[in-house]
Amino acid sequence: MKELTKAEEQVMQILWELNEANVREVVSNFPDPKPAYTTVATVMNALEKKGFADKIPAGKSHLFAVKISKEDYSGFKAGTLVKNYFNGSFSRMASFFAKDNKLSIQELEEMIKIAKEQIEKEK
Amino acid sequence: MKELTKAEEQVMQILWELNEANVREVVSNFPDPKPAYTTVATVMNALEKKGFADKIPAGKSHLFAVKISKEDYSGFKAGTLVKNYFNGSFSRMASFFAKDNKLSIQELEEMIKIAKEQIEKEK
DNA sequence: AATTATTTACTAAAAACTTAGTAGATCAAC
DNA sequence: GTTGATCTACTAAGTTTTTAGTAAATAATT
Repeated sequence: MKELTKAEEQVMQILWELNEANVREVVSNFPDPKPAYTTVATVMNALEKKGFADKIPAGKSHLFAVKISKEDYSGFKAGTLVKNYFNGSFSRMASFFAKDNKLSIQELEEMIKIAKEQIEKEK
Repeated sequence: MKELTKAEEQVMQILWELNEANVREVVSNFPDPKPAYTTVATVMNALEKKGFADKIPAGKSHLFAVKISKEDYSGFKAGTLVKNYFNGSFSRMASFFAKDNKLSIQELEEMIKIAKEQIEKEK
């Protein structure tokens, strides 16, 4: 999977929200100050070329449809992070987050629940 | 905290290993094909300017010493990832990792232990 | 002391990324 | 059917990042 650049990532975050959209819709979902229409169009064409979106003719314009889900890209990014910064160990990252009260009791309990469920499943 | 570029990150990974090193040492720790000495020197100067390393005169050359630890930068990166890709919820990321047997039983048990200890501490 | 090797500062070309304009096509409205 | 609005393809300027060379300084070697 290819990496997204900063500009591409911003557009993808919007596209992931909308699932599919044309250039105008993406622009209008940008916070102010909004970039130029053609700027967004250029980025979106790059996204198609990189395989992150499909470009579908729709009437006068084109519809860009998410092709790589946010979940898939999230997994890719998280995997890279764990690999490069936590020795490939997720629990090492968990331990890092747990320290300094970065996680609420609720989050911690949620984590325990998830882990226990998964252990059951793997049995 | 500033972001590291790709090239800067590569150098920092080596510097984090060595804790402190001169340009020559960093170059020799690169996998083949090694970049040119001056290339690495340029990047390392940028790292000093960005505050990731201190540049200390040492005999004929300079020693670059880690100034922002791998742990600090890891936390920064992990925080950004959770914020942008997991709705700010670490347990959401944990759940993602747990799925599809991405984590070993050992990792899962380790996670439970960490979470339980932290809950105790926060009581 | 002269030669060779090492290091740095400075410079710069090449590549990648960002931003947006212009021209031309298409469609809607009058 | 001419005018105005919308959209795309193409182009390109500006910026950042990457890569590395050259010249000068310093140290080591003969």
